[in-house]
This record gives sequence, structure tokens and C-alpha cells, in this order.
Amino acid sequence: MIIRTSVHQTHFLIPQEDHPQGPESNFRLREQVCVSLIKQCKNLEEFKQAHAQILKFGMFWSSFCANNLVATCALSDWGSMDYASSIFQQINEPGSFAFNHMIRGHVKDMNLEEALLMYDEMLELGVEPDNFTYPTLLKACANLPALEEGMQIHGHSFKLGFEDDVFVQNSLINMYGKCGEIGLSCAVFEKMEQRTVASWSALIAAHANLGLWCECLEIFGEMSREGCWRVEESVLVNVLSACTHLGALDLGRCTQGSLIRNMSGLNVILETTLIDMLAKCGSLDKGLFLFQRMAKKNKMSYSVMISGLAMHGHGREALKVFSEMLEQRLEPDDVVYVGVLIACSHAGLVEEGLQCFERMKSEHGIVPTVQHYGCIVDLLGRAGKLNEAYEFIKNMPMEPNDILWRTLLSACKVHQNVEMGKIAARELFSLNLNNASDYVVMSNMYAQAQMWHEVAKIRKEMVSKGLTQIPGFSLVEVKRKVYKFVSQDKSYPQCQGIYEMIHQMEWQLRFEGYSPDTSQVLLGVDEEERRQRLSSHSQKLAIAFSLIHTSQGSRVRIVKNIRMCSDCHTYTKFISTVYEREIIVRDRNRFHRFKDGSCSCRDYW
DNA sequence: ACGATAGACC
Repeated sequence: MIIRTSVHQTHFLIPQEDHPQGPESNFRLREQVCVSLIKQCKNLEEFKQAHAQILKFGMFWSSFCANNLVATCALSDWGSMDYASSIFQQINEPGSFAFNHMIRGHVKDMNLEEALLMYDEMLELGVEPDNFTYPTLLKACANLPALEEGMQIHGHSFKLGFEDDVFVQNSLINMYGKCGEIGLSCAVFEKMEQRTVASWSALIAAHANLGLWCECLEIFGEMSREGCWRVEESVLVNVLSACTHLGALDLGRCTQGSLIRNMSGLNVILETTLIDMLAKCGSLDKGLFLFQRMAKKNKMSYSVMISGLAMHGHGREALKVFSEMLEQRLEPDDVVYVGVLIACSHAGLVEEGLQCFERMKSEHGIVPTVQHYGCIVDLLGRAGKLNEAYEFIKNMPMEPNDILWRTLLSACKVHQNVEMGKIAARELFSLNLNNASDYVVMSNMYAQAQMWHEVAKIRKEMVSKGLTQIPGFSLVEVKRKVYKFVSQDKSYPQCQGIYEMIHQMEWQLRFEGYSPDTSQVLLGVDEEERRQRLSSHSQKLAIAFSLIHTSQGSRVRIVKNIRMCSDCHTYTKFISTVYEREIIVRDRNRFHRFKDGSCSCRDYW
């Protein structure tokens, strides 16, 4: 029980007879005084004084005091790991408590390797790790990320009998998730006998990390069904993010509703995620409303608002928000600038975009990444400045990637410049990515130019390379459920009704002057077959389904994985008049809001 | 003394 050496008790000034319970109680009292001295420190200066006092009174030899010194110095906001290390080194035989806190301090400072080295030292000295050691170590492995070390540490914790510790298990789910090992995350989760909110949260985050959005929502549903419905910010952030990616506005709004009901305030992260969800699910006005009322905006809040406006083609407003950000003295980073440049390119603001690009380099000292170059190629290309775009690529200080050439190629297709298109395609195909949709774009361009011989050549090449196109799909949410439509798919229920509706729609549209644009349909030689394929594009199926299952006058929202074809664009404009519906489509790049026969993109896309 | 969250070129 008495570990302290009796020698140091000679320092005590209080006479022993005043303490009927003996020297042990006296010592305890002094320890308490020291700890409260440490706890009162508000900065490193005060702390150093407390440290000096403790040394002076010989209380450093109390491991209780020494441990407290290390812990406080390592973990306080004002702390210093250098100073904590110097104290730590003075401890005669540090135990797991001191080691744990040193490890935590290093993790807090993001000196993750240092944390792992500390653990090595701990093992070498024969100090036995405890249940508090492993969660911290696993966090270090998660943030590095370091799978090998993580697995080793997993093994160690298992050997020491901590495999049933819920904190260790939660940390393991998190660590495997951050290392991209989703299977291992799930395996740990499955084996758990008791789960806490943190376990669910870590599992959802692991799926979000890999972009497995549907799974995120499924797990969230399961979590709620199991009665684990406590409102947890980190869970909701991932759920909202999943809604953003899937375009599930209703579910997102539903989540927002539960936020409002169950929380007294939203933190910046949650609020930013919510705004992002609203903007990217087609409810830009609501996102903007929340953004304007936000009490504390940071760089990220501005960033999501700028790219949200950009996606809707509101270039001028995006630039306004950007200058507001600068007025607030928030320093833009490279990602913010990507948003700004997209805003310019989608709104056709060529001069402004080029100016922003220069400003980014000169005023904010940001070295452009390949993404920024991509934005400029898009900016020039969309505006029909194809030669400039090509020159721009040639003068880049880095190797252009496939996306750049693809951007140029689609611009060539839009502006029907076959010669430049050939150049872009040559460069793109030389990268040997064997991306079927690249060949399709090229072939469509030839088809538009009526160069049938070339179309056939591309087609042959595709066959010989065994390339098949990833099918385009359209998602539509009806009554909080997301439905997926794939072109020409006839396998889903109610299929009959949808195709009847398609037939009816087309018949009505023709009265208004619509005629199908079959020039870009790659397959099917005869006109009838082409028309068939065109009319069963996934977007049209999704529209038909929505018109059947939603009430008259309500908005239709569709999310696509590819760019909209020009026929679907024209078609949807007609639908918006004939059926008096507002139809909002998020394609791969941006939003199109169809109303009264016209689209918000003003046919610039 | 334990888990933890956001934005990006086609």
C-alpha cells in the first residue's frame, strides 16, 4: 500500500501528532493540495510554477502528483508535449497511466508516429497496457492511416483480453473504416454483444468514407429499428451526406425535421452539411435561406454555398458569396476556388473565370492543381473557345489527366468541332483507360456530323476491345423511397403502366412540336428502333413514373449519373409546359430546372 | 481518462 519512500516524509512541515490517522493521511492531504494546484492552472506559465512548487515540497515523488502533472500538461489546450515529455522523463517508473496520457497527447497533437513509438517504449519497459491504452493507439492508426500497425495492435488487445471492451471495439470499427477495410469494420461490429451509439456511428462513418451511401442509409434505418435512435451529430452528418449524394431530398428533409425537433442548436458542421444537402438536392432556395441566417460561417460553409450556386448555374450569385467571404477575411483555399471556377464556367462567365484563376495565384498564393486546370478547360471549352482550351492544356506545367481531355472532347462535341475532337480523343485514348463512354461521345460526334463511316469504325473498335457502356440511370424519390430507372429496363414492377405513360406523353408532346432527335443514338440501324431506344432513356422513365405517382402540380426531382442527352433536355422542356410541372434534374455536372418550357441552364451545358 | 462529423475538375 505504501509505495512512497519514507525518506521524503522528512520534508513535511506539519507535525505528525496533529494527524491522528498518521503520516499516510498527511501525505494524502498534501497530494490533494498539489492536484488542486495543478487543476487551477490556466496557462503554461502557471503550470510551470505549480510544477516548481511540487518539486520544492518533494511531492513529485508521489506518482499521483507526477501523473497528474503529465496528464494535465499533455492534454490541456495550453499544454505542451515538449514540457510533458520532460516531466515524464523524470518519473522513476512510469506506469500505464502516465504512458496512456503521453500517447494521448501525441495523438492530440497529430504526432501519430510518436504515439506508436511511445507504445513500443511502454512494451520494452514491461509496462502492461490497459483498456485505456488501445482506443488511443487505434485512433493513431486510424488517422495515419496505418492498417498493418492497426492489425498488430488489434492482436495485442485481443491477447490482453480486451476484445470485449466496447471502447476498444468501437475504435477498431473506426480504425478499419479509416483504412478502407470495410469488411473488417463490419466483422468487428457483427461480433459485438453490446453496441453503443458510437458503434453504429463508426460503422456508418466507415461506409460513408468509401462512398457507400445506400448502405449508410440502410444501417441508419437498422439502427433506428433497433431502438438506438439517440440524436448523434456525427451520425446525422453522414446521413445527410448520403442524402446529398443520392439526391434524396425528402429523406434529407425528414432528417432535418428530426434535427429541429430533437436539438436545441446545430453546430457549424451539421449546419453546413444540411445546407449542402438542400442545395445539391435541388432545394437551393432553402439552402440559401439557412446560409444567410447562419450565426457563424466558416470557410466550409462558404464553400458549399458557392458550389451549390455553381451547380445551379447561378454564377453571379456565387461570385457575390465569394466576395462576401473575402470581406469576412476568410482565406479561400484550393477547394473554394474550384467552386468559384465551376460557377464561372457553368454560367459562361469566361472573363471572370480567368480573372479568378489569376487572382488565386497572385493574391492567395495557391498553386493551381490539375482540378483548377480542368475548370479552365471546361470554361473555355463550353464557351466554344476550343483552340484556346487546347493551347491552355499544352502549356500546363503538369501532365494533363484523362478528365481534361474528356472535358475538351465533350466541348468539341457540343460545338461540333470534329477536327479538335479527334485530337482530344487521340490523347484520351492513348491513356488506355478503355472507358466505353469516351468512345460513345466520340461516336456521337461523328454521328452528328453524319460521318457514318467513322461511327462504324468506333463501333468496331469498341466491340473488339469488348467495351460495354455503364448503363445510365435516373433516381427519383417518391414518398421517401428512392427508385432507380435504367434505360430500356423492363424488369421493375408497374413497368407496363410506365411504358403506356411514355407512349401517351410522346403523343401529346408531338402536338406541341416535339420531334425526337435520333441523330445521337449509337445502336440500332433503323429509325423505328432508334426512336424506341430514345423514348426509353432512363430520365423519361423516371419522369413517367413520377407523373403517375405524384400529385398534380408537385415538383419532380431526378438525379442522374451521366450528363443529360440533348433529346432528353428538349423533351423535358416540353413536359414542363404540357404537364404544368416543375422538373429539377441533377445530372453529372449540374442542375437543370425545367419550367414553362425552358430550362434554367439556358441551354448552356 | 475512451468513439467522432463538412466542401472539389468529366
